[in-house]
Amino acid sequence: MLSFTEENYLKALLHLTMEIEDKVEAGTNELAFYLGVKPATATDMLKKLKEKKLIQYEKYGKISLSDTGRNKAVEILRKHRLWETFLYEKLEFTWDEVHEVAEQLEHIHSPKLVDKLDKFLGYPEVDPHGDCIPNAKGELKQSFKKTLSEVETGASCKMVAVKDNTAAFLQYVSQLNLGIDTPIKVVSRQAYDGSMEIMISGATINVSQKFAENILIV
Amino acid sequence: MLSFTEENYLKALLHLTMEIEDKVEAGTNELAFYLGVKPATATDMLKKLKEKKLIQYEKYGKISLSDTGRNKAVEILRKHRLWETFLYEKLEFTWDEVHEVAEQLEHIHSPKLVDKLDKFLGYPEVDPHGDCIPNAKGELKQSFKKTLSEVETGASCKMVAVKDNTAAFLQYVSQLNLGIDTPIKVVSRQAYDGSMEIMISGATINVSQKFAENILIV
DNA sequence: TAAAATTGTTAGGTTAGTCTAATTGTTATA
DNA sequence: TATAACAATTAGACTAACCTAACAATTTTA
Repeated sequence: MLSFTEENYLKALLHLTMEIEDKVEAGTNELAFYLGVKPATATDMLKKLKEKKLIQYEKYGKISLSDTGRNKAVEILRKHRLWETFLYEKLEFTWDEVHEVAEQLEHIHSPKLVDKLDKFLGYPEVDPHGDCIPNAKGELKQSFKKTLSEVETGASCKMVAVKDNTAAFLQYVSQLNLGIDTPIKVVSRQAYDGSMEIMISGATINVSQKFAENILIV
Repeated sequence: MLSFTEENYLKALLHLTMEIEDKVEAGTNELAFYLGVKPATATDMLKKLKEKKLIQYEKYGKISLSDTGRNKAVEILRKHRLWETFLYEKLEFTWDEVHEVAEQLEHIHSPKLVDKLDKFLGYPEVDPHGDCIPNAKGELKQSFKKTLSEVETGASCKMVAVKDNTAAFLQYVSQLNLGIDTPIKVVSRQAYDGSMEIMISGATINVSQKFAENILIV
């Protein structure tokens, strides 16, 4: 049985290696920063996770999930996204509120609970943020999405998900009347700082490059 | 913010003091046995809970919950019973499966979650075991329990607690494979000395009246 | 390619929650 | 009421997860 902390390390590794296509490794500092701990702490845990055969790792080397480790991590991701869906669809939580509570709920362990919840929700395929929910077999449709910042000037697209899940970001997104499936047109760009003018349901607004890098589109 | 462990101690104290009418105090050994830890461990935690003003307690004395402590404990009980109801009514769990999962879910902290869950379930008053669910104000209808000796011959019940907390008695109870939530059927009685035959998970055994008077049931 | 910057590890310390063994209070009983 | 039985506490140790400070390895860059 894994501890909450061990689960969080595995989840972090999955996240870090899923972010970019073909990326399968992460570094100690990167992992530590993501989890909000010191690198020394991460090193200790990495030894433990290696001991348990959940990761591949050599001293001073890069880290990657083993098959077992990846399966565990995907299972946690599945729980996280199912709970988010539950909170959003059944309990009237808003978009930006679900993540924090799901961070706690994802650690409840009961295989029956997960399956029954999945059934109760009608076997959803995506969570409220547009991210794919891994199925009961642990299969996760990997969709490497482009970000708004990669869209050509003049082109149109549709928001499908967000990369950043912090409440601050999500609230900003909501404020702009942006949500899953909202059409976006890139009107113009500033070469100076990468900021861009975008059109959302008729209104033109200006957003930073940082913002655009966290909006995933199709 | 209380840790899971601190919450479990408060919940245990509420349980122990709710068991019997007018009982408001518990002992260190009793508490430790209930939680499955050693008395020394309980002593450490009692100091901490006293420091935080969650209990009334003096060295070598009895323990009782402070108002704050009781409120916290009732809130946990509320969450526990609401989750049990959710699992039973919405996710098709059986009555004997809900407890274990609710033990985990009761520690999720999000006031909004509790209120929304309560609303989603239609503000239920009792959980799947027939126990009262405290309302949002923390009001709990007290129901006092009967002893095994009061159960009619032929009837079935479920052990919910013990009245006697001596090691000898508790060891005897364990030996019989009796524990919290164990179903018991009263098969027959001797008018001569009040001893009774009871059935526990298929096996029929004979117990004295004294024994039966110390098993609390529902 | 040597020095500087970065990345990662080790050593030693802290806290929460647990344990065992020894000891001290309290209660019951002979 | 003295003592045996029981209940509770203290002392000292362990593990998991974290920290800081010092050091070692690797990578970058001048």
